[in-house]
Amino acid sequence: MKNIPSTPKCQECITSNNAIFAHLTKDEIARLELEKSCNHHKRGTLLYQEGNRINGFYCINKGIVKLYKTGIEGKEQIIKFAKKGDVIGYRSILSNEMACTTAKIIEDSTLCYIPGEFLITLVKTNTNFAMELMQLACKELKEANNFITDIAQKSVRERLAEILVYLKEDFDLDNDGVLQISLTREELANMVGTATESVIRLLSEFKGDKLIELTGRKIKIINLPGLMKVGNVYN
Amino acid sequence: MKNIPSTPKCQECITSNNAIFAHLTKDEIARLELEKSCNHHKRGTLLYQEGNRINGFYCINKGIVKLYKTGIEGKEQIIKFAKKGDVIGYRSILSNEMACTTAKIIEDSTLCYIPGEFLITLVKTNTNFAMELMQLACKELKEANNFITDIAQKSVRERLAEILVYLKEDFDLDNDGVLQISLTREELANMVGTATESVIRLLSEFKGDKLIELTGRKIKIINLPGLMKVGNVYN
DNA sequence: CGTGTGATTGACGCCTGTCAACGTCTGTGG
DNA sequence: CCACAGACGTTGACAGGCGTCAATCACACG
Repeated sequence: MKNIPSTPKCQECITSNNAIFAHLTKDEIARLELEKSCNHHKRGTLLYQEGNRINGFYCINKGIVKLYKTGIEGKEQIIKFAKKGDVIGYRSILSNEMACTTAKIIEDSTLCYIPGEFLITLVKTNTNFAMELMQLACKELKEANNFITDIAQKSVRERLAEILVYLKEDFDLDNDGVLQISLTREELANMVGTATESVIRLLSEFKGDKLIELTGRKIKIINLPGLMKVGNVYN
Repeated sequence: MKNIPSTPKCQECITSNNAIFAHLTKDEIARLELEKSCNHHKRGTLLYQEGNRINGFYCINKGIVKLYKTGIEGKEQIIKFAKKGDVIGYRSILSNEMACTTAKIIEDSTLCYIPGEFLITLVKTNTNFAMELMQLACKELKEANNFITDIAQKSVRERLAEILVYLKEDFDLDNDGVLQISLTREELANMVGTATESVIRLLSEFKGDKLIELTGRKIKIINLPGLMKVGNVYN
């Protein structure tokens, strides 16, 4: 973690990526610029750990952060991959609780750190911002409930197909149709809630069914409707 | 659903059950009294359904409400049992979205209905209330994430034991040590995310292991530490 | 070139879902 | 008061999905 010369401007983030700060006044944005500190983080870095106190939250300008909980015998359950425009860690600040997930950089990132007190100040002085933040929490809550239903009712095969569809929506494909997020088989397994070997076997089946193509960690999606059907995804 | 003569006073709820309205001013409470309408609901009634718009939220004065999502082939996944002091439906109001769960009365209930506009008004005019509500959403989010981890990593046996422990915490035991919530085996299965038959078999095993006693739907907990151990519950 | 991490494949078996049959209880209507 | 329907609970048989263990391969890195 090192301070960088080219700190991103908040206003740019707000207009391009980020919804949460959309309703700040000019003054508040100026204040935000002063309060925040922006850093690069290398792949593999732990931002914060489950059970530790954090005193601020992060706004992702670039890169990917993996949020996970540690379950029985150290097995990780991935809650979400956060990307450009996402804010993470705000829950702990608002609730004044320890972090309930661990945040690990899985793709070199540029993150802005904003002190918790300033978040509280914003919530208390700008009701539009408070609404926006509340809606974010509610959105995550809705998604969590959907995930609970899926994980409780769907087979591993269905869940894996579904996750691939969601990853495609969240991280999109490059020009070759390859998922723009590079995950180990183990990470895929830790999202789906299964064993690494099962993911490997199922991916290879999907490949046999001409739904995807595999080259190392690159996953090329060649039949999205087919994947959605296998995963019982209806949007 | 019928209007009742003895509408509960908000102030009583606030002092005894309910955290969410704790920071309202006297004036706001008076306004709340005017805005709300209170009704009895019989067991089996549907309050609202997943996918429908709701224009207000409910505050539970008495009774139990089951919140569930409907998954593949109509199988229900229970998200939560709401009881005295809980508020439900606020997420849809804040996000201005359709309900993402169905709410069904499973124990005769007294509920206060509060129009959505008033919730928004409160959020926008009372920042303490906004904070409180945000913390509620964050709390539910944390619990949802914990549930995801459990359901993804634990066996059905562990999950069932865990659910019994949680039900004990939430609904407590009567003088005979019996869980104060009466659920069908199917409802237990729909919480745990398994088949009804599996619940029956496992409950009967727990009985054999002297963890619980069974009399119809009554579940008497006779070895809580044992249950916690089986469920890998550490608090 | 050795070491370590991740990917793959095969063998094996248990947990758990499914199907089917039957028992139990409750409320309703005759 | 009895018969019946319908919902719920229970038990058994069975198969297969998926987790676990172990061995091997592939690849990157110091």
